[in-house]
Amino acid sequence: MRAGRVPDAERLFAAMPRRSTSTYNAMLAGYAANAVSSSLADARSLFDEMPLKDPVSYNVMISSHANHGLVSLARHYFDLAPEKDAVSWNGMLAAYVRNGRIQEARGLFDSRSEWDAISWNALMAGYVQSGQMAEAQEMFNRMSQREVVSWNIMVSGYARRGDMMEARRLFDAAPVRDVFTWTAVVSGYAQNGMLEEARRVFDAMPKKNAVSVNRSAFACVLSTCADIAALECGMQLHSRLIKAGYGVGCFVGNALLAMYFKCGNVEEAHNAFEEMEERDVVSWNTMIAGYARHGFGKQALEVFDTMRKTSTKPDDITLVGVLAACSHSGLVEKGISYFYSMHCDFGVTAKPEHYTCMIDLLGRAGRLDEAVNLMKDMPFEPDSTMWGALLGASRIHRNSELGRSAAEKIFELEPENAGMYVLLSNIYASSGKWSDVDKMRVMMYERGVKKVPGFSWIEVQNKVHTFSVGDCVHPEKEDIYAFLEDLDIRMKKAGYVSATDMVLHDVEEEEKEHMLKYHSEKLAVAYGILKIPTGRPIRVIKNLRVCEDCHTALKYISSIEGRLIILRDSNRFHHFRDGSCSCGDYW
DNA sequence: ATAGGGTTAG
Repeated sequence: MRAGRVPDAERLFAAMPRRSTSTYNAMLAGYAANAVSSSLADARSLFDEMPLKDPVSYNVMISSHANHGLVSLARHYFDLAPEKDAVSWNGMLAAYVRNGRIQEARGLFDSRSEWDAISWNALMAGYVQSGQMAEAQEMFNRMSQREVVSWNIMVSGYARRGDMMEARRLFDAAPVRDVFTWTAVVSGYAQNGMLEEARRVFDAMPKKNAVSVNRSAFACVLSTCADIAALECGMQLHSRLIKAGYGVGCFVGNALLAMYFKCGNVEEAHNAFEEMEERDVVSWNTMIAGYARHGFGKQALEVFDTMRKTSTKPDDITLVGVLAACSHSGLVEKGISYFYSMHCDFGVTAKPEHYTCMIDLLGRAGRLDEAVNLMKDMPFEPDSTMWGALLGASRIHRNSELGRSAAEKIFELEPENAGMYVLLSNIYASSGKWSDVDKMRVMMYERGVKKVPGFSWIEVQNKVHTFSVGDCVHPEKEDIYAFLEDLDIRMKKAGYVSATDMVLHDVEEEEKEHMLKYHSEKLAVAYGILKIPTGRPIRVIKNLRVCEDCHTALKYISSIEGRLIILRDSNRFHHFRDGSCSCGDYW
């Protein structure tokens, strides 16, 4: 029975003249699948009036209470069960693990010895989720019967904490790989900024793996498409999903929404949301945050208003999205008001993430003093993302003193963060402080920080074209460069002046201009204009933040060529249309 | 009809 169809099932159930234990069990599970916790109470009363209970009846009660965070009640039914099968024991183990109670899970595990592979995997996954990789690895080493799931838990565990060396080593060592093993590695590379490697592995995935067999596999591959912005592949999966006859429920539906947003297709995300049969808090959060990341603050807040009319309660993540939306659309007062009333209105206590949004919001509006004061007064130590928000604001509002102190804090917290050195260099360069720019370069060299090379890519007819700064390897480079030269003349006629101050080096004017012209995002966009039919948007992905000069240039290009250009950089989305950008020139 | 991998934000 599908969740949300409880009333229908209830009517059928009531009309039945005779009910077997399995019928009762099905009805119990139906109640349990419902997100509303009052139906758990219905499940409990039905359980009490059942004439004959079998192990499944108890197991359903254990897992459904565990899924709603009611661990003690899960334990109650576990203790009540007269005979416990493997599912009962594993269900109770999962009840602890899924609610973050890893110590109690371990206690249960150590209390007996007849555990199977599922039990081992559950506990291993619990250790991975709580960041205890050493414990997970220790269990993995001791395991006698490793399954593909066991390998997957370890591969995705290492990938998630950024240890791609170890993740890749295990991936290569695995005797069997399935779609989850492949996607774990691809997502790992993507989320650690190694987009090229991610794409390489994704393309190397055997086709039979890409053809998903169940809902979770669909969700998983869709999320990988999102990570590497493989829109064409994501759309194919969408239609295959429909053909496979799966209704678009929450899990896979949410992955679909996220895929469309992260691939830059806001319209399809909206359509998919409208078509969903069920929506949970994650669905709403994905929509709000998705619109916000694209700079569509108004739409994000509209979704939030609609959400408030439903029975789904906003959570802390919802409010991160709402504050980000206010920030990105300049609704400063509205954001401040949500921030101070969210505890009272929604029971959400301000976490560091919310403060980061507020520092960003105030900083963006040029209220740097207030941002600094908020950071001083908050009940947490500032982290590097907060200083990062302040650094971004300092750059936009050309406050190099504040920028310098923010950057110094970030260097203390994250000495390896190459992006910060570049950002600070840019701030110095824009105020002509070339000796400071040199110092940054020396610092990076001395500390062994490697500048990540910038590159961009674009999908044209299901094929990916990658460009790097001053690219000379693309087979159609002659056409691209000729087009850019011509475009440059037309842009200058329209009033474009290249912002030479954003280049890292102290070089002659002419040379600076030359270097800027060949940034990877410009090359990719130029190629898109040449290859993608008029009327269709040009979607480009960049692994770093877009530079200021390219941002200005793309605004001109969008209006001169009459094209919609959608750029995903490492931070957010930019929609260039008719000479302006959805980010409102703040990023 | 019940147990292990999967979805959102920063």
